Amino acid sequence: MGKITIREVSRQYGVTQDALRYYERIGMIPPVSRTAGGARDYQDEDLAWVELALCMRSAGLSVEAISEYVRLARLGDGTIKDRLALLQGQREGLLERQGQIAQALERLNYKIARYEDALKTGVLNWAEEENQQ
Amino acid sequence: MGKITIREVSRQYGVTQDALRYYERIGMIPPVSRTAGGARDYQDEDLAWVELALCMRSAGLSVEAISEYVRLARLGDGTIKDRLALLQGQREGLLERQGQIAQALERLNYKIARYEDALKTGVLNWAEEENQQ
DNA sequence: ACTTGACTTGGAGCTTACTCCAACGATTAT
DNA sequence: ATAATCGTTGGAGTAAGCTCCAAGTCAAGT
Repeated sequence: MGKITIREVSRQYGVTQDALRYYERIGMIPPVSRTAGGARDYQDEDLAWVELALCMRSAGLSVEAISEYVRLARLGDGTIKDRLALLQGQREGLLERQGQIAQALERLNYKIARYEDALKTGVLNWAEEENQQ
Repeated sequence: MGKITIREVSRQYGVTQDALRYYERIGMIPPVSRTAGGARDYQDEDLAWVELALCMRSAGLSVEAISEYVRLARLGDGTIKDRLALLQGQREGLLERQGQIAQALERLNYKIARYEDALKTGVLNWAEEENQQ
């Protein structure tokens, strides 16, 4: 039978086994299915939770926020409003984050262009602290 | 005379005085100008560094990366190539980050729309683990 | 039966980025 | 002059998010 071990999940998603166990322990993903012997055997549903958690984590959501969402989801339909509020709050955070990254990228691009020019022409025609805007 | 204290900088940029001192101590900003008595008195140049550091930090650059850039900048023109490489590397990181956030936002928006619909219609017509894509 | 290898838990340890003192020095207000 | 206020440093403490063990269990191969 096609048992999906923690090793395979770790390899496939590029996350350590320790991290996967940690995520489960703190509730960032719900309890994973087990074999008779007690070893984790990830089902599609478990993998979906792992994927969701990793996606949100990589975007910068806190472990706490994701855990809270999972906790609410496991409580059932009565928590829809709470979940919606949580997700909206997290979206706000991501949008803000997005703006901050865009700003930093603008600045980085400006500096990079300057440095590239300096290397090409061999001329440094600006002061170090020159930060546009 | 218009002395700019750490208190004012803290207030203006929304960062604690402790953090400002910390940033200076570890070299994320160069040493700040001082009064005769030894108190910090931020000049325009100092403020430009503070602003740059905060912008980059808020986008997620590590304290170490910013410190390294500042260290190189203080070493003078011989470090242009290194600085360019550093900035390009950091830009790569930010672009990746941007993509991850975009992905998470897509997913969040999808879920949010579903929840809003469920609240409006009073009908839950999807499974919890339904994660599109 | 026994070694090998992958898995388990619980808990300690580590890294990053601050944050919070304590003890002291300098400026300002009375 | 002296108290209050604001600043200083050095170092310890904290929170988040893993990461790394140790000690044990389980399943497969010889």
